[in-house]
Amino acid sequence: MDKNLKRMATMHRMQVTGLELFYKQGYYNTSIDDILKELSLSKGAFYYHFQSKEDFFISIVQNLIVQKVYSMLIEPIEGKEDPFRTIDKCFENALETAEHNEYDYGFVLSNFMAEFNGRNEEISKYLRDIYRVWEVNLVTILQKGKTDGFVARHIDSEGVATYLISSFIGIRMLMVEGNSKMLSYQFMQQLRHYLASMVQQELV
Amino acid sequence: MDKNLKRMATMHRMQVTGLELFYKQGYYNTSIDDILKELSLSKGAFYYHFQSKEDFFISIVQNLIVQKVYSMLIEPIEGKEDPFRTIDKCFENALETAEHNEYDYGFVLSNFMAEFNGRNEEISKYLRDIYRVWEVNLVTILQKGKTDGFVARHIDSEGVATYLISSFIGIRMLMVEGNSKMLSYQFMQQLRHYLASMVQQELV
DNA sequence: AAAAAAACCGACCAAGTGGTCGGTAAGAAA
DNA sequence: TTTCTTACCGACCACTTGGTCGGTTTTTTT
Repeated sequence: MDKNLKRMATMHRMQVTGLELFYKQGYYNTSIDDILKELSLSKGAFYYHFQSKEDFFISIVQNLIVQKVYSMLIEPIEGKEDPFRTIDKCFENALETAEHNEYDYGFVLSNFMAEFNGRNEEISKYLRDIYRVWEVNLVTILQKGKTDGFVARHIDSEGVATYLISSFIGIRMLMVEGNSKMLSYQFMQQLRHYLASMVQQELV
Repeated sequence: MDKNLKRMATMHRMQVTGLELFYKQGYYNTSIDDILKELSLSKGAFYYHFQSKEDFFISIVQNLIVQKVYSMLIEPIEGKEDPFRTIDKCFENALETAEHNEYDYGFVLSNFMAEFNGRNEEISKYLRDIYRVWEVNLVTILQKGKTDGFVARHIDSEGVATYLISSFIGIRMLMVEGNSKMLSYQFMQQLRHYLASMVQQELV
């Protein structure tokens, strides 16, 4: 933690409100004034703390978005025993949280990835890094699952991780369109079906 | 086809260029002037043909995007025999096309869904409609596949359709980040694995 | 309490934004 | 050829955008 308390407090408030609005309205569709109005702060305050809108957003990615993804999707999986049970629980929990969020606009990471893909390489890079950590994390637990006898040895951990991430990104996108309860239920059923097809069969 | 040839030609040119830029840069990040500059046309021409930017975009959805999704994802599946083979081929073809597209910015439908979700209900509605047709289409072929003995009877067609769409949306998003060849290969392997687990077993 | 540094204010700027409107080419109808 | 309609032009408008800067308040240091 930095010592500079007031500074950090104001910056943090701006970042929190910034993420809220960027998430809700999109980056390009949200102006700095929108954020400042919400906080009753001035342009001067903003540009005292941040160099530009882009710099501001990157700080949000590194401070808030990273943390969100970690606590929701990465930490719940790290170092656990049974990969499939763990992934099942983690995804279920993530979907349930989204489902009960009245103001759900989708998966933070993929929303911004969609908005910046091919348009802002700098920001894309930071977002991509987060997704990579997630992927590595999944691959790790799957590999460990093989040696621990949970996961069939012939499966391709990287491929499974890719498929899991893909399906998660997609379902979160669909859920925003409404009917999220039904969708997440259907999704979890199929996910279980998919995972079940990869458990290590008992040696007879 | 409308008779008004010149009218239709100009409108069409605007729509094509519009979709190109909206797809590449995003809707909110693309100005009407951007499009007009590309075509050496004036504001007057634009507002002679379209009422507003939103009206313009909706016409693009209804004319171009619908058609793109249909020809790539819906028609190749309609009325075919073996559902899993058909879906496999269709997805593989779609991914391959994307993979070889140097200027790939992701899945048109889901990109715009992400951009407008919760921000423009009008436009979201039209996009949602397309996705619904796709879903119904998948469910239909799966159900037919049951009676034809291709698909295990116990599976939930709606659930499978949702899962397929989710994973497709997700993988297309990931592919933009690069390494698309490897990603689409991994994806297809897992898709096949998933589909294979649902084939109707031979009655002994 | 005085001085210095940190935090914040808000008027201002140039460069856009979506959209309007009176006018003008060009092709079809008379 | 004249008339009329369709298609298009581009200056203009009100408003918003990201960003600057000289100045003021608040906090910390001395």
